[in-house]
Amino acid sequence: MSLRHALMALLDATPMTGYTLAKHFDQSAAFVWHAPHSQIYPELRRMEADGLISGRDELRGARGTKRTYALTEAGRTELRRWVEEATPAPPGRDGAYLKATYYEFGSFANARRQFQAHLTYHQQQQHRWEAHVKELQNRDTELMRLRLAGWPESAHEAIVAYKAHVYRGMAARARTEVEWAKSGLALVDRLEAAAGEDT
Amino acid sequence: MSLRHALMALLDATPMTGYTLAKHFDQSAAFVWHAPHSQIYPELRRMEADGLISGRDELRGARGTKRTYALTEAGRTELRRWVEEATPAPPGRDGAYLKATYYEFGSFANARRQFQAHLTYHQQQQHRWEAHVKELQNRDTELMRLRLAGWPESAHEAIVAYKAHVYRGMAARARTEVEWAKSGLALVDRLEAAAGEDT
DNA sequence: ACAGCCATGTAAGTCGTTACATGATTGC
DNA sequence: GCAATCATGTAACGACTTACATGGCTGT
Repeated sequence: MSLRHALMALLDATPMTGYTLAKHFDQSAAFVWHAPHSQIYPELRRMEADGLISGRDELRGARGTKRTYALTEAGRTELRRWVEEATPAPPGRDGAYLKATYYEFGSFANARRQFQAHLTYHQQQQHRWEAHVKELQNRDTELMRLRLAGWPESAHEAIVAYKAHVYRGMAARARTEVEWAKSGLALVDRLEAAAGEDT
Repeated sequence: MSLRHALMALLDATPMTGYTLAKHFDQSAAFVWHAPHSQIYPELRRMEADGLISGRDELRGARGTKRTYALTEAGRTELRRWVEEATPAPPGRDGAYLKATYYEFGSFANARRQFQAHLTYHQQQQHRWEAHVKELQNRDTELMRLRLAGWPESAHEAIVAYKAHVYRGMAARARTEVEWAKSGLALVDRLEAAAGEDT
């Protein structure tokens, strides 16, 4: 049940609507967790029922309203408990690697295409995460500014450092995937050359 | 729906029972996909209904029976189709990284404990994958021997090479996590030293 | 006899995806 | 007026987890 904690962690920075929360891990670049709004709205209602957050209806223009949620003390306590808790390792499940295991079922051209797509995707991700690390270090995002405002000056360095470290990790992961795809392409070249010799 | 394809890929090596299939990605070391038997048995029945595999009841001792499944021609065709298909990138969802983003909610000791657990786990994984790469390259697993038996000599190199490449990738990933955890520990040291200076 | 492995199942519940649906606000 | 964005929801389905359950076989 990490969706709750991801939501609470965002709400710790500042109160927000479900829509805004959804943007943070849906369309937006900067999050290690993803969830669609169809999962978020019901979860927010359950969290409010559990007392972890509290919602307030606010006006939007003339007729419209929106519900803004804020983290409660119980929510803050739960966040602290969760951070101290052991983190279970997720079971391995990777479609790209699973498929790569069996590239012999397809052509060399296919293996090349797949590795190339993997390469392109993760190269893009790498740049995205690297850019985000810089933004964080410059305290250059709205969310970071709001978050820091709630803490004493002396805590700021650690708050920034942990987040930067996570996204540096994401970039390192992406780099590893890029390298894997590159040596995959080299492998296909070697295999195809070897297959050609017998002909 | 990758579970199907993982099962079919294993059954391409040799016919097997649900129990044996479950061992391959449950308890056993060597698989990039995981599934419990409670998911496997119903899926096998559905796959048989769809004509991708065919099951045969066999005797076990006096009273017992077991059902052995074999890949059908339709299954082989579907495997080829799947390998050629584009591979969607999974949405990011990582509990360890999510939590690390918010280590400021806990103590330095906790951050250290978390990073240390991450380090230990992935170091172990790394060795596991590296050992598996060697086994594969020596064609030293039962499954690999069975798999190769179904293909002409000329195809053997590629079959081994793709699998070794995948598990080298798994090892590289684990190495990346180990490095991340190590620099995380160094980060905690620096942050704690900096916090100590103000006291 | 007993332990450990082989073998197969069900059922409840949670989590996540995809699609369908609606309406207000803001800026051009 | 229209498009883009803000805002919130439902519903069906599929994937996965966890727990409960049963019984035969093999070796000591």
